[in-house]
Amino acid sequence: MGRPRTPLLDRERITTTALQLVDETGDFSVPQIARRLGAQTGSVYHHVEGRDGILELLREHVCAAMDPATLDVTPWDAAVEAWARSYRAAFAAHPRVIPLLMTSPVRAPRVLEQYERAVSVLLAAGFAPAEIMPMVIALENLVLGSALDLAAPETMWELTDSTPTPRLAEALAAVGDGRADRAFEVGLTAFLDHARALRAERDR
Amino acid sequence: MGRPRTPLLDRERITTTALQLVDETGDFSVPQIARRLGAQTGSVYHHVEGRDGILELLREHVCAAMDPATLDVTPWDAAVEAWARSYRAAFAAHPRVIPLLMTSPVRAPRVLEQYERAVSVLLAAGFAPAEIMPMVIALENLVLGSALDLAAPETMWELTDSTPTPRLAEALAAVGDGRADRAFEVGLTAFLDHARALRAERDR
DNA sequence: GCCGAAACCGAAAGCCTTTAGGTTTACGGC
DNA sequence: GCCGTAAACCTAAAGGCTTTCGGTTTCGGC
Repeated sequence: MGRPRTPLLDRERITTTALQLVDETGDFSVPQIARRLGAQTGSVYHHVEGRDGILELLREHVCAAMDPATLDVTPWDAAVEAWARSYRAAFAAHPRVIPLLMTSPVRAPRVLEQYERAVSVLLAAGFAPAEIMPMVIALENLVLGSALDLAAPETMWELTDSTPTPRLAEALAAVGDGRADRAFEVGLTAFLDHARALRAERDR
Repeated sequence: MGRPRTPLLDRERITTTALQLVDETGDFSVPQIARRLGAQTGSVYHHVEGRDGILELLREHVCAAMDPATLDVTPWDAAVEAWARSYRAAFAAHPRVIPLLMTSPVRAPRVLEQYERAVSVLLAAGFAPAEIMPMVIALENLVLGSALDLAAPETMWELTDSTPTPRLAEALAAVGDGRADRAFEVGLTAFLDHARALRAERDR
């Protein structure tokens, strides 16, 4: 006991272990992390601000995979599209963290920065300040919602014999795998078309 | 002790108490429900299939507020719009249940029925079976995502001085309250326009 | 060489979910 | 009216979780 000669824990190891657990089981707990790293539960609290602190570390870690350069693309609609795809790809790699993050406020500086730049792009494109947040939020719902679908198994709708749903079953069978991806494409295309139309209307 | 002269618990009382707790605190626990109803924790398990059973009861209860008649409206796009609004209104009344339900499969017959009918409407409208689920999922993401925003407090983005985000702050200030509602309108309009365009393209 | 800070252990409080067995009440058949 | 069975509740307990606190050992700067 006492201080070990080589440290067992640090923020990075805690983060990656938590992410492993979430990828595997859809959740994590502090004791689980400690066991995987060969330490006691309490020791983790010396490196991290409680369970919520680990959540915020997870957000930063996942969002680090986003490509900030996407927002430099021109014109503005290409930038928004590239950003949305980059955003989704980052969370698609770890879809099961989404439910854990969706209810807690975003504090991670790197993420806030990206939102700042996304707002800037839309402002520069000529949208009114008051219509920008609804657009950003709609886009975020689209990205996170469809990334979340990747985590949902085949059986998101548990069809039972007691309530026959033949057409739902047919539609599910017809789309097969990749339904989450197609839902994203549908939503993204719809969003971009709508945004471009709004923008064009403003010029008239 | 022993069986009480008038029952303390039943599925309905358990459901409404759980919903109260979720509305107030964003979560519920079995002991909390039992305390509010003047019973012991274990007794709840005689009426309900564990915590997950209560979750499914909550889904049914909330979805019961949806208006099934919306899907009888003609034409198809008006039906889809009315359904989406009814769907959102039901969850907007209890937005904090959404995170609890989003990861568990839908078993509630009444909900499955509505999906069955929504699929039927889109089939009758002439969409190809393979493109229907992506549309339904995109719509569902839109509805639940924007209803979830209602539960998120003002401070969904926790702006700090350490990472300045003036334009994000400006955009947030410009939109004020009701940003979730506007995001829903943006997304819904975009979705409907896109769906109508898809449909028209098919006729050409 | 010393001393404070860092890193871990051990233990504990207080919450949660779920199960199991015991006790009292209600009800239907005779 | 009587009796057995099922329903509804209680008590108790196992096992997990989050978080805090004090103790012990090691490291690094002076």
